[in-house]
Amino acid sequence: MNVMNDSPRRKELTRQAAQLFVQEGFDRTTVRMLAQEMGIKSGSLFHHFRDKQEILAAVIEAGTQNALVIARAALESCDHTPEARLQAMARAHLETLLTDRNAHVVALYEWRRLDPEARDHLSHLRDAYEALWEAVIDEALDAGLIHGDRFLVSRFVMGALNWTVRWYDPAGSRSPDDLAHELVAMITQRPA
Amino acid sequence: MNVMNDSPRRKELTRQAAQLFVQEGFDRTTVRMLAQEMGIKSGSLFHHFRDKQEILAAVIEAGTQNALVIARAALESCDHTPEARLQAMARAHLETLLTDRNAHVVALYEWRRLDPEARDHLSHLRDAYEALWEAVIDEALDAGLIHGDRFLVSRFVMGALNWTVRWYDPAGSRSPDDLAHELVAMITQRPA
DNA sequence: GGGTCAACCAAGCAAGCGCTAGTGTAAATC
DNA sequence: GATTTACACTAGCGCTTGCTTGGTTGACCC
Repeated sequence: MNVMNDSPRRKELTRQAAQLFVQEGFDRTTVRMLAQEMGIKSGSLFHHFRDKQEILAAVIEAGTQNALVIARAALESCDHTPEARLQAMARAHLETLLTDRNAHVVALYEWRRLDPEARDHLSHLRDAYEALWEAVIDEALDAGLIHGDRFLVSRFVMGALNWTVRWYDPAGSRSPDDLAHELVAMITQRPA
Repeated sequence: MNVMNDSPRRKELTRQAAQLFVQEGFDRTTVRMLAQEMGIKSGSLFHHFRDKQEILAAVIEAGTQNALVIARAALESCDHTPEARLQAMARAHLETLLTDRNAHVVALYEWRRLDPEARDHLSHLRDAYEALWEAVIDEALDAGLIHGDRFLVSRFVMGALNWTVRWYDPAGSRSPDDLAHELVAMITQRPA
């Protein structure tokens, strides 16, 4: 069995697993269901992943890595004003949630199903992402663009954004850009 | 077997089930674990609940009913200014999350495990609760206390509040009242 | 003191679970 | 031409799952 490689084959299998995990939840998704979705038999699955847990970890890792890359790119290519950076982060966050929705829903809902080692490894990745947010919020606070407790503001903002996976309809009339605008307007109290 | 009674015994069993569902997740919680926590054998459990699903529904129903009662009481006993009402709702929401934490964590995380009939019934309850929120936010918008899209603002606020179950530590230095203050200040842009 | 009833129990069934063992095979590597 | 590697297969082991069955207990009631 292949342990922790990242072949294209494994990447694709991981993507398919994410979809099933969203539909059914991790615990309800059986290795037989996963295998069928992948077009192989359940035994063959363990050639690519050590066990079921490792599939979950792979799904979450892929999603978080992606979010980091997109957020960093967004911050590098936007204006250096606190407001522009705030908005760029919000839009990047929503775009990731949109394009890579399955992986993020799994990360949000199934985090607790990770075993301790995987959770430890992945929480470092997540911390790196949240650090980006906190830096941007710090700048906005220092510039007087927003006010309040640093810790609380960042939690409130992340909560508002992450909650979007529960109600946001990509096929609806609002773009991620609209949402980012509206959120920044709400907390900076400027017209949308 | 007793179907859908609400004896004190069943209430207590429901409370204990909520705790286990939070600790382990619904799918991982077996009827044998539930029975042990309740101090009975697994067979006896089906005297009180038709099946495992019904226990989940009972947990979520209890939590939502409670939230509704507390929110209505808070709205009735506070000043009638939009700001006071906004703050009363936020504090009530956080207090419910605090005092009845288990039931609400289950409602947030395990909603999708409900079967369609239970989900339909409970979503009416939830809608009633969310309607309270939207009314209060409407008043704040009309009074010019906050600005923006009615739908988006209410989703953002509920997201920020519900997300607190992920990080809020009741034993820490911040009270629900502090959090409510800070949130209202953030969206109305007045000093906390 | 016979009848009722909620509450509980021991035992176990049928189904499904994650995972393993051992094998086949086509392509890549030596 | 021989060996290795990557990927897939079949078959099934050992265990757990939600739930059922058939019966017991003790408090209360007329």
